[in-house]
Parts: sequence; structure tokens; C-alpha cells
Amino acid sequence: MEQRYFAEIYIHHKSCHTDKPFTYRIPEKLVEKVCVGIRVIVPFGRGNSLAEGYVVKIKQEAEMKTQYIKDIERIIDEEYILSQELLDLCIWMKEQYLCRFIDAVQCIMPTGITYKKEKYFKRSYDLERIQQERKQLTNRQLEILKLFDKQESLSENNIRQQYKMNDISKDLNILVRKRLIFMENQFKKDISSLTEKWIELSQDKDYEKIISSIHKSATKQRVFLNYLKEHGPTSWSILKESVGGNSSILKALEDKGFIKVIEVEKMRNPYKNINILSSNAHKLTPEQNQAMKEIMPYMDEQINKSFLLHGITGSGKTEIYLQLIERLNHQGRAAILLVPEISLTTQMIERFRSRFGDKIAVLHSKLSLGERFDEWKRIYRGEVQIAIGARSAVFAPFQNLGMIIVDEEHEHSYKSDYSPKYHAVEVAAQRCRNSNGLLILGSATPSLESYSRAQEGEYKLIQMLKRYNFNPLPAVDIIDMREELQKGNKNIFSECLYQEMKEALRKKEQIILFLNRRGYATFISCRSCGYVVKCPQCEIALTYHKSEHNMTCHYCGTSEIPPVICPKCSSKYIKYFGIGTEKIEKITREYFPEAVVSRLDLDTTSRKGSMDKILKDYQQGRIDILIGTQMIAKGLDFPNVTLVGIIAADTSLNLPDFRASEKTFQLITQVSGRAGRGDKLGKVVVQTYDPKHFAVTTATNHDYEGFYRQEIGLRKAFYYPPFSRLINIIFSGDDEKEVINGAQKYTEILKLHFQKEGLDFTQSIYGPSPAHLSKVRKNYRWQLIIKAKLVDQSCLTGIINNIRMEKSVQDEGSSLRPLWSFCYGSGCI
DNA sequence: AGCACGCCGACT
DNA sequence: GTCGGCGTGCTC
Repeated sequence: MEQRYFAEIYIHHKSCHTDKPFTYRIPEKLVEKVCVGIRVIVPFGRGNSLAEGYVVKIKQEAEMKTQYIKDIERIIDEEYILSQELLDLCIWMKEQYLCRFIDAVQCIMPTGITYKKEKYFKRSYDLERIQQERKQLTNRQLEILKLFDKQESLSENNIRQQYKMNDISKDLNILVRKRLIFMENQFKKDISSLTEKWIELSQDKDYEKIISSIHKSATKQRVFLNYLKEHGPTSWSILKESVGGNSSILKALEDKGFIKVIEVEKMRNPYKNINILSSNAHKLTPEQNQAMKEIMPYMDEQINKSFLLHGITGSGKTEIYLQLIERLNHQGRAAILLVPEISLTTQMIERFRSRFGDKIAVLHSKLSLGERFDEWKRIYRGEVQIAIGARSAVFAPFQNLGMIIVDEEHEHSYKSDYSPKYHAVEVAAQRCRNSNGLLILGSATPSLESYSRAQEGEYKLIQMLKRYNFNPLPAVDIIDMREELQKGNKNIFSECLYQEMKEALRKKEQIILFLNRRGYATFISCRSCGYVVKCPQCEIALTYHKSEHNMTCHYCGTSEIPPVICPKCSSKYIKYFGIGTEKIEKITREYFPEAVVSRLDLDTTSRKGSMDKILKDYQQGRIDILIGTQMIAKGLDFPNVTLVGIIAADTSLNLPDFRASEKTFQLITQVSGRAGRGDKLGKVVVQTYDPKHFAVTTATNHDYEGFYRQEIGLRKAFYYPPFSRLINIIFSGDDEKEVINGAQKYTEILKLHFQKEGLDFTQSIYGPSPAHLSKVRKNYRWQLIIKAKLVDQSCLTGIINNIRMEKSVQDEGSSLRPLWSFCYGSGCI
């Protein structure tokens, strides 16, 4: 009997109803080629329109009647593009984060590699028929028909652009039905950004002769040829830059056969201009040695194991990362290093490059499409063994993954804001499980989740509580701002901080001031009626920015000119409340006119490279006082900083978030860590209105254990993570009533499902209620929070998936668009 | 999501 | 009678 093969294929389709494997027959001519992880093109649906698909399984028998099975049309790639490990990861993500298979795939694949389907139209040459039907056509249809005189084949987008008409699909349908034009689907790969035009002279030509033979008026053509003769093959972009000109000149020369135009794959190296000073392995401290000793057996035996490396700032975690990677690479296995935000970790990347040269791929969001694709390819082809990057680098397509290191594992930037809302630390753990790899989580302030896992024995805890250079930790003073107020000090700076700043400036030492809020005033309000100026789209108080004299919404970016009289009661008593970094900057300049003050926040660093400049100036001592938001809390290492002032430690404490204490503790610890990194003793001044709060007191004592013990008790009492998993479902739409209505209906359905499964919903379902940001960009948002017992998790995702399939939910009004999101924090969206 | 099938009203 | 409106349901 002839051997028949079938393939299970996920279709690249946007609907969740088609998000399951479909069985296709592998035609004989493709049997050798089709493998698991390859992309194929298959006919799909009643019209057999072509679609891109991913082969996830190959089998000899099909479970269904074979007459319904269609053949695979052709393959896209010559080889598999997703390894079995990554395919399994996609399936896992689909379940874990309630996304479609292809959403998971798109996390892994670089943009630009997927094919775009486009409708193309060709005209009919049945002149008789055209004459016949002509009379019945509208003017618009006739005009569309006319377009085909110039060009034989046009895409729907082409036609739309040429006529600036939006609703042309109906007209096109009519024309197709009358058989005046024909439609065909074409797949197009967006490769324009991935290749580059290079121009070279054709061989074996006497160029002296050619140049003289060119028409006298065609000066540019001659310039081109001369340039190419002198410089050899040149890329089009360089040629354009150096001699000018346009593509018509190029075309003319190409037509005459004088030059050749070739498309070359661009290979970019975004870091090629950085000079690398090579460095060698440092000698390890006893603590570092101990850490290595704990980890190495698992690496050598290739056993999957997770470690939590609890090391205070300056304890030398990076050196451990470097040496672990070095050893792993020697075993022929690859490592991924995740860092919270790539822009803040240039120091770290430089250190890696100095050790490993260009054997590193760097992945982050600021790379261009093409650059990212190149780095992706280098990893995929095994040209590099190390990938460094932010969140998305966790998907680096290594075939021989051996370790994932997550630096600053507590950072919230490891959670994706977009769908699928994955948590890179979880994904990393999953990948390590599937490839017998090591997961190394490093942090000075581990997340409660990780530390409790370490306590439970799921992770191996490694403590590194001594600084690498044996410097003592900075001394921390807590200043009770209520007392300051009673003493009659209404200033932003407490007496203590002011004196310390004066002293530091006198000693020519540097200062960092931290305030977790940018702008000048945080809200503008009318003192007579209490009106607060809010964003008309988001209902969030607008922040005043003095330098531009406008008010900006920090969520959608809308800005307005501040009112002079109250729009509600017309009084003149408009007042600016709250402080931001901009105001601190102004006040600091007033207090210390002789000091050089600079500010580092989202507003001053929006221009590319401006952050590097500020940091460089600071490093080289051209700035005395640096004022900043969260941005300055992480990773900066300046030896001359001896004083850190935290202006208002409680801003983050009062956030409506069950993680507020944890965030505050982390922030104070991190910012404090900036002081005294050199050989001088550091000092930290923490100003607060709540000096007795345990997050503040434990942080100032550098007492993580103490903080953990108190916080974990609270989490347990209120049943928050890590004792549960929170699922946050957002309903959003522009009609508030419908959103509320839909959210309520959804909740009822959910409760029914809970009952059916015998689950108690009274302590699990909260809401629906207005979301943390209840209105963003004209969209009303309501939320539903589900506290899932850890044991019920898979059951719950099943329920949510089932509800999603239900018609009554999908049909819930046009303006209601349920967004699915997994969330580990309350209202963090 | 698309795409076709099907059922119903307005028209040559 | 038929053309074309959109509602419904399936896709290997």
C-alpha cells in the first residue's frame, strides 16, 4: 500500500475559531520536504483561498474521513523555522496566556518574515462581454476598469491608493461577478527592509569607450559610472548619498547593460562602531565561588534547575553570569541573558562584548526591523551562542539552549503590555524545563513570587550579601516630613537633606535626587470649586509641564494650554498642585545656584542619544546634581555619588495596587544602591509622610528578609499572589453603557460556568468595576478580576476559552470589544 | 476572519 | 421571477 502522510497545521488566521490544528495531506512530491516546524501554504475554507500555516505534527493516519482532507499546496521555507521546543512553547503559551497559536508564533518570529496575503486583480480581454456589460456599470466601476489599461495586474491596495476611495471592495466584487476582472491571491513577503540594492559595473566592458559614448546631456549617468569605476560595487543608499540622483538614472544604465543591480541581504551590526576593549575573567570572591559551585553540577549534568540569586547591588552578579555563560558555551550550549530595559544596560552589554566579542546577538525594541531580523538569523543559524535583550529576547530561537539568566528578575518590564500578555520569567522557566536548561534569576530585591518559591524549595536560593569591593552599604536616614511641617519647614527639602546636599557639593561629590513623578505640577485644580483639569479622553488629571507651558496627559499624550480662569465656575483661583521632577529641578537651581543641575526623565530623554549624553556628562563630573524618575534607579554605576535623596518615598506606597509595598521597597533599595559605589561612604536621605511603614523601615535597614516576612503574611491573608493567580479581563469600547452591560452579562455567564464546574465564585470573581484607567483614548474600560486558586488554574483557562467561543459573548454589541489579558498585578495594564 | 449559502424584500 | 441585501455557520 502506498505510504500516505498527513500533517497537522495551524492556519495563520486572525479568528480564535480557527485556532486549532487542521489535517492536510502531504502530496508525494513534498513528502521529503515537509517536516515539523516548517511553514506551508494550504488551501483553506470554502473558497480554497490560500493561507499560511505551520506544521506542528506529522502522522501516518488521519482521524477523519480522507475525502475531506485537502493537499498542502507548497512549502514556504526549505527548512523548519520553529524547532520542536519552540513549537511546544507556542502550545504552552496558547493555554497559559489565552492567546492564539499564531500570536505565540509571532512573539518568536521576527516581523517581516510572515507572508502577507493580498488580492490581485487582472482584467478580462473578452471585448464583447465588456461592451455588453459596460452600460450597466457605474462611473466608479468604469474608472476602476480603466486603471487596467496601464497596468495588467493591480492589488486592491493599489487601486485604493490611486483612487483615494475606501469602499472599493463592493465595486470590485461586482466587476468580478460580471467577469470583467479576475481575482487571485498572492503572497508577498515584506523583504524590502531586509535586503539592500547594490550596484556594480558589468564585466568585460571598455568603460572609457562607454563613458565617452554616453550622450553629453546625461551627465549624471557619467558621474555614476565614474564613481562605480573608482569605488567598485556600491550600495544604492551610499551611491545616492555621495553623488545624488534617482532611480531613473539607474534604470537607464541598467537597461543599457552597463551596470548590474543586485539585491543583497543586509547584514547590519548595530554595535559595529563601538571599539571593544577585551577583558578577562575576574578572580572570584569566596561568595561568588560558592555560588558557582552550587550551580555548576546542574550545568554539567544538564539537569533542569532554577536558581534565585539574591545578591545585593554591587555583589558581583554580572561576573557570575559571565563565567556561567563561558562554561556553558564551552559545552556547546547557548545562553540567553534578559535585562529589564536595554537602554539602561549599555554598561552590561559593553562588559559582555568585552568578554565575548561579537559572539553576542543583541535584541531589543529600538533595533530597526532589518537589524532585528539579522540578529534573529544569527541566532537561528547558530552563529552566536549568546543572546542579550529585553523581554522579547526570551524567545531567541536557539536550537541548543542551555541557560536563561534573568537579571533584575523582579522588574515589571518582564511582563508584556501587549497581547499575548506573557511574563518573560515564566516563559523562561518553561523553555528551561523543555530543554534541560538552567534558569538563573538574579535580583537584589527578589519578587515575592520568586522568593517564596525559593523558600518552598522550588528554586535553589543563593545569597550574596556582601559587596564586591567590601564597601559598607550606605547609611540611610528617614525623615518624617510631618515633623518638618510642624517645625515650620514647608519646603520640598527637609533640613537634613538640604544640609547634606550643601556638604556634598562642598566636597565636590555628586548627588542624585529621586522623585517618581515627572512634569512640574501633577494636577491643576480650582481652589474655589475643586474642579480638576482632566484629559477629555482618559479622565486622568493632566500634568503641568512648565518648560512648554502646557498640560499633558501621561497616558495618551494629549496636551492642552492651562486655563487662566476655571472652566466650571469662572473663578481666577486656579492653583497648581503636587510636585514633579521639573519643579524639583527649578527649586534645586534656586537653592543651589552654583551647582550644575540636570534632569533625567521621559521628557528630557525622548530624543535619541540625549540620555547617553546626560549620563556621560554626569559620569565625567560635568553635572553635580542629577534629578530623575525611575530611570535613574537602575543600573547606573557612578563612583563619585555619595548622596541620594528620595524626595517622597510614599508616592508609590499609595498606589491602588496590592504590590505597592513591594514596589516601594524595591525602589528605595535600588535608588539607595546608587550611593557609595566608589571608595567613599554613601548616604541616603529618605523623605516620607509614613516613616513607620514596614516597606520604608525594612528598606532603609537593607533588610529584605524582614520585608519578605511581613509582606508574605499580608499576601497570604488577602489571598494575593503568590497564593493565587490574578486574571484581569478588560472590557472596553466607546459606548460606556454597552461596555458595562457586556461586562455584567459576561460576569453572569462566568458565574454559571463556575457553578457548573463546582467552583466557588464568591471569593474568586471581583467586579465588574471601572478599570484602573477607566477611560483611555475615548475608550471606556471596565474590568473583572478573577483570583484563581493555583490548583484551579487550568480549569479556569478552559472556562474562559469556552466562554470566548460562545456566540452570545462574541456578538455582544459592536462597540464592546473584550480584550483578553492575564495580569499578575491589580490594574496593571 | 472570510467566504458561501440561504432566506427575504424590491425591482426589471 | 431574479437580483442582491445581510444573517448564519463552517473552515482539514
